[in-house]
Amino acid sequence: MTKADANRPAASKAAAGNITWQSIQAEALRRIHDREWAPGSLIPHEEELAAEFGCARATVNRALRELAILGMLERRRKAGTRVPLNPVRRATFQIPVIRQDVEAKGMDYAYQRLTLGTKPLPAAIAAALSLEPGTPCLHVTSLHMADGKPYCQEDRWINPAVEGAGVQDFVTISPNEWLVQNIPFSRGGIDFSATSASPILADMLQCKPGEALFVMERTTFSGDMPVTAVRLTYAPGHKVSTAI
Amino acid sequence: MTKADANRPAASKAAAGNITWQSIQAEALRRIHDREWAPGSLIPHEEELAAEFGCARATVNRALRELAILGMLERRRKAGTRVPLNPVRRATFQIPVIRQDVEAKGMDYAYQRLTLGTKPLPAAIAAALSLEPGTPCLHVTSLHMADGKPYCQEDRWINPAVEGAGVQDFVTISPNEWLVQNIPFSRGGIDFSATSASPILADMLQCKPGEALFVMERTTFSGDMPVTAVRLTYAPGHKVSTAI
DNA sequence: TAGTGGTCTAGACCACTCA
DNA sequence: GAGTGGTCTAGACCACTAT
Repeated sequence: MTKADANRPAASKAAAGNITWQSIQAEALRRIHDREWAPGSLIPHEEELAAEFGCARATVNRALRELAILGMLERRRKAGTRVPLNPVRRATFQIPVIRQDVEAKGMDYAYQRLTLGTKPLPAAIAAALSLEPGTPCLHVTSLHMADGKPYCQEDRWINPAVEGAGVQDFVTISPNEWLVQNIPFSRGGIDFSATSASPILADMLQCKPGEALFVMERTTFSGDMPVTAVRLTYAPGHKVSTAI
Repeated sequence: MTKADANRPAASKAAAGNITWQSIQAEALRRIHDREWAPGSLIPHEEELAAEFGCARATVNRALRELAILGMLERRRKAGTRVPLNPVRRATFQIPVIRQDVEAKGMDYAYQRLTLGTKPLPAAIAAALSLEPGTPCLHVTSLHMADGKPYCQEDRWINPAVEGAGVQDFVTISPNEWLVQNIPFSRGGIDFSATSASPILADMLQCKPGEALFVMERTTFSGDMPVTAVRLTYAPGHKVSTAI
């Protein structure tokens, strides 16, 4: 009976009385929902809960730790675990390669490079990348198409120090995809915003000038090295969805 | 030597040779970055890594499990752990109460209810909430202000079955805040998009008609019960930021 | 200073899946 | 059928912080 029943159905079958960290998490969520654990109040210690559920403290710990990461609990040593009064929920969303994004929607993907050149880096982008303004950088603009219609316009600056970038012409492979495959697993920031279509953008995205467009801007670093800054401007109607 | 050295500096001091799951994770990330573990290739088993790092398998497991959640590794039983070729990265962002959002930016928050009434639910929103179209629902519109200027307009439908919602006039507390405090920890979906300012919105947000505005739409459920659908339209220039 | 969460270990069993 | 990840246990030490 000591150690004979690990690895229960694990959230697949909601079977009888098996104790998994998922089941403890679910029960904790229920108590929070039902206000058995009221907002602002402390909940029992891990040890207490472990005794109640008849499991090891580590199992309780894992269940509650994940809830804390999601913002549904606040944990502090010595202070205990509390249900926050004003929970700051966290949601996650996926950042796919554009081609996969399009194909996942069941549409045909196509890509078209527009311009390629080396230009001095504009100040705003230099700041975001921690590079000197005016540094010569690769500048690529391109268009991603879905079912033959414009899907999103890509305006990208690439640090020329990025290995292999200088010899790419980005005609057959988009900088988006090339970078993901060659400089993967980078860190950076993402901003979402809205912008009005300039005449030039409107022409590229086949929409009306002034129309509201969804914009995603990313800066990317590989370790400490700035890699790229990109601005993706989507055709009208684009949405980014996530679940919480 | 058996069990004498748990709980190392734990990512605070990057001390000498202590083994923590963070240090293993960092080393794994380095190997991925430096392509010692190449995209598409298998990495060593947990047991092997545990032997290499001189720690328990569980410690390796925790380090790699988190990387898998972040999309930097793909793990499958029997198949092993692989560096994905086309990583689908995941980012998380926070969803604060609007008041906190404003105050976090160092601005003064104010709130103003605009309209309150009970109306039949429009079809689009009914569908999102899994309610019958035409169901009488609370409809509240309000305006959130930052430093005296419009920050975001809130257009919200509330399921009348939500306890206590019917007796609220939402004059002193915004539905946003009231719901967070009274129906916390709910599930739902979030959409980000862009829209052009209608004349009415432009008037409320003190911007030009047609200007591009950032929109966040959320649907919220508490357990199985639909709670609310809200559309937040932000004044021009709003950004949602996150790090990856 | 004492209480609480954070983490590690060593061992074990199981679920999943590839071959 | 066999190999790999997923999880649980029981015990332990430590870091952090409220008091």
